[in-house]
Amino acid sequence: MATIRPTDWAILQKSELFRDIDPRALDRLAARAIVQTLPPGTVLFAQGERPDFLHLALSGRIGLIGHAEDDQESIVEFFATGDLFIAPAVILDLPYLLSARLLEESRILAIPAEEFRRLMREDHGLALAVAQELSRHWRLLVRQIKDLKLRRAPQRLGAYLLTLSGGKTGPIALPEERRLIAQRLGMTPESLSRAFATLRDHGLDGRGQEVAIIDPAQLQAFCLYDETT
Amino acid sequence: MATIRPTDWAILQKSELFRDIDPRALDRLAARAIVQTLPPGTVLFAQGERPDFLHLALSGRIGLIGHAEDDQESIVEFFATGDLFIAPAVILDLPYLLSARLLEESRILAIPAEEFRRLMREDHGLALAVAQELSRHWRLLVRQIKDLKLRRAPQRLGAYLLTLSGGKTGPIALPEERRLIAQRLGMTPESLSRAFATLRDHGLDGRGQEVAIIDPAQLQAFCLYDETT
DNA sequence: CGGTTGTTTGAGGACGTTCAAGTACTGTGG
DNA sequence: CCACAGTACTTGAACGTCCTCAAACAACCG
Repeated sequence: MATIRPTDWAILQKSELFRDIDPRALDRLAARAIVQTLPPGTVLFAQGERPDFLHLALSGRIGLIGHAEDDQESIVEFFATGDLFIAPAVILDLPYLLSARLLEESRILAIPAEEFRRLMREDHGLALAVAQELSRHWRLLVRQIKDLKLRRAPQRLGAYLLTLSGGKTGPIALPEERRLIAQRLGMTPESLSRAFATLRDHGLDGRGQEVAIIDPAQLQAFCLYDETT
Repeated sequence: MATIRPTDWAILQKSELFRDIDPRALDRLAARAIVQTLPPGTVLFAQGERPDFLHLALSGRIGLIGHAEDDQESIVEFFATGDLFIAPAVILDLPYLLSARLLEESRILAIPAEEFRRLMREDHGLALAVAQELSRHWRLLVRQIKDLKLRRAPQRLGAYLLTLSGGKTGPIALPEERRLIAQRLGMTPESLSRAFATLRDHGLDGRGQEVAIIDPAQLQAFCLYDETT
């Protein structure tokens, strides 16, 4: 448990979510919030639990993980600095459909769930911002579903790299270990490796940590990639 | 183009979205909205287009369809009476990621996009309701992603039928043609047919239009199904 | 009654997984 | 600085799942 630092405030005020909120409301919220720096591997909450807090990443990287009963698991999305995660469970006061695990040491803001719901009811700006934030997340998820249903493994990887790079030529810093990227893309690490190999014939270069897009147009053509795909 | 009928009003006032809205705001909104009864096959909007209207189903059934560039397509979700669809594109004023096509004759309410955005900014109750509606949709999508990544075809079908039935024993009315259900579940009609055949050994009965759950517990065990899975 | 459309069944093949081995990278202690 | 362990990544072979293609069957509708 710790207090909010000036650098934390900067992130909050800059975040999409709290930018238009009434400053006094933000003050009150901050007074009840908890900030913690937590080690990698920490599970913020687990699938099936009731939400006690709304979490927001002030730094670090977090993985949202879905579990099956046979202890298989899969990463649904990565989140990083400034991201708010799994607001829906908190808003609806329903059990989490996903678990959240820190992928590296992260600074986490935790807002009591009931407090957040009350603030949403009282502050119109916050309710609006939440609707917009959820809209963005909705689009992320829809993209992923289309990806899973309409693309094969190498094309999924290519599309993922193209969105990471913003369409530019040049080296790409992979945000995570390949093992985790494979899970996010819905394939095994072995398949990911083979997918990289396949893409070497289609405008991508590199193996290991160093990856670079040589020919974005060729890669886009191969992946059937466009803005709304 | 037509006016809103009393039966339409009943649906609107009962819907999650407009239940808590200021009545005068709803009046103004209704004054600018268009209601149309449209034949099956009608495309309300296509992937990539800019949203001009927010659509709400007053009756009928609608499929949300994702397209790949090689004219493959896949159904992401079905919607029916009372559902609001693809609010995120309207809220963010960004191109649609999906197309909407009527699966049967449907009565559609269309609210001008700019009007809806303005109303959200002015009416706190509406903004709140939208956040909650988006939260519910978010959970639908997350469930589907977990389904696609963690379950094989027969288990996906079983889980789908279990949610349709609410866990009860007895006959189930399939909401759509099998071809469409197959697309929603991310498989071919042939695979769907084989998945039904597989489930006949695991607590499900029937072929063709008549399907019934014989032994929910057995089916749940086979599908690794639970509330948060 | 034939035509059309939707569903089932079969055979073969592509894609991706699993299992197993080999290679490259990273950090630690000698 | 190097040897070494531990981990990540790659590669290969065998297998399983699901798709494709093709045909048979069923249901619906004129």
